[in-house]
Amino acid sequence: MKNLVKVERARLDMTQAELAKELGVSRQTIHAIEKDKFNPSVTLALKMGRLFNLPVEELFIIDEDY
Amino acid sequence: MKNLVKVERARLDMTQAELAKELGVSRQTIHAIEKDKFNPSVTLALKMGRLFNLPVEELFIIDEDY
DNA sequence: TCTAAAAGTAAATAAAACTTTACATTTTTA
DNA sequence: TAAAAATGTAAAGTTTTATTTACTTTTAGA
Repeated sequence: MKNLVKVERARLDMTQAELAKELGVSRQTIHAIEKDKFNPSVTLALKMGRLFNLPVEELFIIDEDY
Repeated sequence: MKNLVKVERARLDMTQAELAKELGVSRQTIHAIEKDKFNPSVTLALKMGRLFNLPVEELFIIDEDY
């Protein structure tokens, strides 16, 4: 699982803290997602997709190996 | 959060157990998702979307109230 | 209508997401 | 270049997802 959160956040010129607040999660959660430390809930993914104006499928890409 | 998993599963004429096996989770996980008992990971949502040939945004719908 | 498969429910457990706090390092800007 | 802001890291704790087992109820088929 890779994702485009860091890139899309940069496009919106937001800090991790600002994005976290906007999405209602902690800054560490944003950090962990950007670093592929975990696999967010579909709800958080949907909120991100909406904010970034991107389908979840483009924001989060499952690795081929499964 | 509501979702169309039960409906889409019916369209594919699959049992909960078959869907669970296909997705690599337990039957109880499918049951809990269909009953809105929890909020699956984005990975599981993406796998479901792919199987059902539906975007995650159509398969899982966030309630207005948030 | 009897039986078997499927779905519902529930409880104990494991695993992972997410929070909070705290501090170090890097980057930005005054 | 010093200070401030942003990011990285890490650990302990909480909450929620997911598993496993087991049993009950509902649905479908012979």
